[in-house]
Amino acid sequence: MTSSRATLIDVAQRAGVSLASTSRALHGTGASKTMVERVRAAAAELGYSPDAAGRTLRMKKTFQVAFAVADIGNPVYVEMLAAIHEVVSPHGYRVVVMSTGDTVSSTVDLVRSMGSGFVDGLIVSPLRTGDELAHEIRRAPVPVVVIGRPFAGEIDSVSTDSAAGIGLAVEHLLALGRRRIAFVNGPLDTTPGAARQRGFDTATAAPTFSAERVATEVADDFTVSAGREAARRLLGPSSAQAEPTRPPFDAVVAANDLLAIGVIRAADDLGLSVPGDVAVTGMDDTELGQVFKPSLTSVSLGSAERGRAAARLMLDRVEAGDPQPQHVAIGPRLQVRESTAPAQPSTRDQGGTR
Amino acid sequence: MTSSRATLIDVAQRAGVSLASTSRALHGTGASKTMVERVRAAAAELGYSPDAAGRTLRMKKTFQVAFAVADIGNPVYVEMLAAIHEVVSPHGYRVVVMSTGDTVSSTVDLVRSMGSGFVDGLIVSPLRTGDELAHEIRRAPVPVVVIGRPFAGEIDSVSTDSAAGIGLAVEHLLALGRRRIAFVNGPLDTTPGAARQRGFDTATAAPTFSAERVATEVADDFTVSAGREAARRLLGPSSAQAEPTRPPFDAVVAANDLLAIGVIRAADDLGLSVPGDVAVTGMDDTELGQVFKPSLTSVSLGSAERGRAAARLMLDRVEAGDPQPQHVAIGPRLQVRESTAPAQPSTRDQGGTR
DNA sequence: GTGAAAGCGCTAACAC
DNA sequence: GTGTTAGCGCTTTCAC
Repeated sequence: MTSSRATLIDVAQRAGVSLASTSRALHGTGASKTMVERVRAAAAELGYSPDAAGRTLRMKKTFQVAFAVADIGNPVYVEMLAAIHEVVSPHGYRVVVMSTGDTVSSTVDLVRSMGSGFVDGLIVSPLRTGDELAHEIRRAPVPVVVIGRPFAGEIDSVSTDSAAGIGLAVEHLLALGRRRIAFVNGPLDTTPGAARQRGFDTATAAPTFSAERVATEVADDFTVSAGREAARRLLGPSSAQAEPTRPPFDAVVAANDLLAIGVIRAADDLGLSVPGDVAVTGMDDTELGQVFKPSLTSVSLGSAERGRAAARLMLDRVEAGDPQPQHVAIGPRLQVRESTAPAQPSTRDQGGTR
Repeated sequence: MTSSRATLIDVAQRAGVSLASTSRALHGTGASKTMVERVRAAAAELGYSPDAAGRTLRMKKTFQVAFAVADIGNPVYVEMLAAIHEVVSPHGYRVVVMSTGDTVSSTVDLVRSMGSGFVDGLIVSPLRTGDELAHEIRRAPVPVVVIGRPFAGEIDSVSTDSAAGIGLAVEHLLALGRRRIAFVNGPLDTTPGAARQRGFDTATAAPTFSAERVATEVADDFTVSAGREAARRLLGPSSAQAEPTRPPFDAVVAANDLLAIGVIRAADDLGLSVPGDVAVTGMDDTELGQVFKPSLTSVSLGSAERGRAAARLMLDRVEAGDPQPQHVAIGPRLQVRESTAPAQPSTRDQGGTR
């Protein structure tokens, strides 16, 4: 037994046949039964497994796809990753995790790095986008699927309508009789931040919209602690009062679940009950929100579905030819739970689907 | 401009120098200043980027490491992944995410697949282990670092002492005056399940240990819903009673944060307060537990630290020579929070470190 | 159905 | 300091 791994040549010699026949036999393409048997046996004896690099160099195919996001710790991206892995893995593809970085230029660099050809395709969900990025994606040497902003017509993409999703949340609160509605958003210069702000502004500007008071508070980040701070500013007493008074808002729409949980914690800090004093909605429908107490009413953006859709688009591109750029849209869905339960009735809503 | 990507040969021709000089110039090894300039310019004009497959085939180096776990959705593994990525990425390595599957044999298959040489090393945290797996890891053609069970002396590994961690939790509850202590564990045939059970049994068998009542309830899985069901069995009235009575236990040690949150939800279902009626501890110190209400006292097993340590071990192996198998241990640390706050005093502990 | 041989893109001897 | 050349392991024409 040699010290290094066995190669195809070793197998060929062992089986006493040519290199070409060995390759064919192992792939089951145009080889006689006896040939296949002989080669299989030799391969098994040698513990042969084909070398990925040699194959890649020859076939120009890595059987790898990259998935890149800014923060792989974010539950939304974790769900996407799991979904992508689940879809491509049975087709023999591996998943390489990469980071887009926070900025457009770092994302451009990432796309540019595809030039080394270490993956067959890239699925990317950029936090920030721009024309340069779109340009770079179009000229990328491998297929790219974007999850997020729909680059209409030019680039494969999977989108959702988070703006409409915010609208769903606002409607829901209005239907519940809430009339003083605040929005806690994350940074406005991000793609999701901008879209969700647009959604809130549109919803509250509709002719049918009626509310006593409306406001937006921008948190420093899409995190629990940033949400908590933002909500303290929003819900706290305007002057230094010790007694808890009627809060300025009876409902808060948060731009994601993490912010929403921060809002609930802040309400708690201020002695306000949720949903009694303040109803709260989140977005992304994470497991975190589902198990939280009170469980969180949240707008699902179908993270797993988007991941699956992106993965399928990628497989289409990579396995099949070069179809027209495709665009898949996943609609937002409101999941009503405890954090917006009606104040009066004794019924307790929990985990329901609208 | 050719339709396909530019190769080193293209750059060499463009610069009017040899292939070897081009390669050297691009790597900055033994090339004159003018040569470097010429080659750099040519490469830039052609938009050249080196092909990963060619380089891998020649150097026998992929600049990739694999990270494999059973469930990439688990927050603990997500933290490890993020940490590993953070460590290896600056050294030019990519991270490939893989699945071990639930069983020993699927994990063996995973290790065996390293034979294709698509990564330079494997970091794996198996849910279930056995001698066959240890054997397979030892004969793997690439370095393997195991996070979890310490295969003493033979295999690079990063471990923690979750058994001792459970001991920390038991001690803490005892010090708080709790005397009827239950343990909610996950499946006992998993590595973590077995270790934590051992920890609980050891802690409650110590000569110094004094409690009125001790019990273990095994949940079907390490999840919130399984924890909730297990805790219902444990804390619920033995017969069909409507009135909430004194619960059979005043403290529950859970084998991880997810189970702990299930326990708290069950307590809530049964009208019991946490920590008033029942104190609850978790394990893994996840963000979920930190933002939960009440925030969760939890034993940190240093997921991120373990990920970092494993990544460094891997880099040592891959970059440097072949040192002795190394073993890194990360000690458990108790993080005391609201879910075990003393019943009487009005002080509210929150997020403190012991 | 089988074998011989070319060549994917790169790096590292080896000569000069 | 620079050029020539071999060869990593594989698939795939191309002849037979």
